[in-house]
Amino acid sequence: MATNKDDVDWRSKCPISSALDVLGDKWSMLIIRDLVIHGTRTYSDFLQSPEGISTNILALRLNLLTCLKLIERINPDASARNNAFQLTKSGAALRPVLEELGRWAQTHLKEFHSDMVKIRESAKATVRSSS
Amino acid sequence: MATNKDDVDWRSKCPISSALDVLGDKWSMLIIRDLVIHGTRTYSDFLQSPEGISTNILALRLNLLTCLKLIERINPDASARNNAFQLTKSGAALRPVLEELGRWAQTHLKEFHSDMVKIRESAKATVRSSS
DNA sequence: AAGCTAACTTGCGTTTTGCAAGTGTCTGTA
DNA sequence: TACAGACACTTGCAAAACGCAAGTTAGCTT
Repeated sequence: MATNKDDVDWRSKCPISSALDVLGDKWSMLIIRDLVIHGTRTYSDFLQSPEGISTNILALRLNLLTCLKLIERINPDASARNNAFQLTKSGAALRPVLEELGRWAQTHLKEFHSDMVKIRESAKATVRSSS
Repeated sequence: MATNKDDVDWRSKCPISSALDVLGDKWSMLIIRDLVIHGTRTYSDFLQSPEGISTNILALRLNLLTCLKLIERINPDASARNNAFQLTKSGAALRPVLEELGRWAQTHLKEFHSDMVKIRESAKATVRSSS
């Protein structure tokens, strides 16, 4: 997998293929998902997601997604410590893709993964008052 | 990667994660894309797509997608030879995901992949009269 | 200044991918 | 009905990606 924007291997001129050249792995979309759901997330926050990404892969993906301007640090001038990530406009524009994916999974993957959970349509990307 | 439905490693109960457990690799979505665009496709057709999937990976993915009932043979009773694949209803339901992905790539990946091609909205999934 | 902790990095074994070559079977042609 | 060629895979091996565990570094905190 590429580690910065210049190393991305664009397999063709097709937009769908190009999207997958960047996001077509097991983790990148889940990082975006976490940010769509929570708004901001620190390095350790990502590690605590139930899927269990490993630390080295997380670092690589955060770096690539940052290079591609899909995510960014909340405070670009501060140190990494407690400097959470958030979506850029480009990254936030992936929300419809995730919504379609989630909707699809709920109706078409039930048969194979019975204890999949239901998600209310359009979980809010901001702080919620109660769980 | 899993080779049949019982080997899929469901990382969590999240629908988005579950969708990616099945489709979150570099090739599965491109197989779906080819079928969304062309309607039907043989094994050799898939091999001729510009991205260049290799034969062993193609066979594995076709098998898994078939197990998951996203694709199927046109003629289930005939031999494999010239027995093309088509989308099931579940597979066809992925079209909105691909449309969103393509749309997103066109507007947000231009900067990094300048010769990406424009695709007319909603390419028809049936035979076209001319190239 | 000492310790704690968040954010990485490194090393190494395992898994997945990619390329090339091979196998088996159908199918048209003689 | 034998043969050639095409099509649909399968196999073997090298290269890349991933996953785990154990560092390392640099800000707080006291």
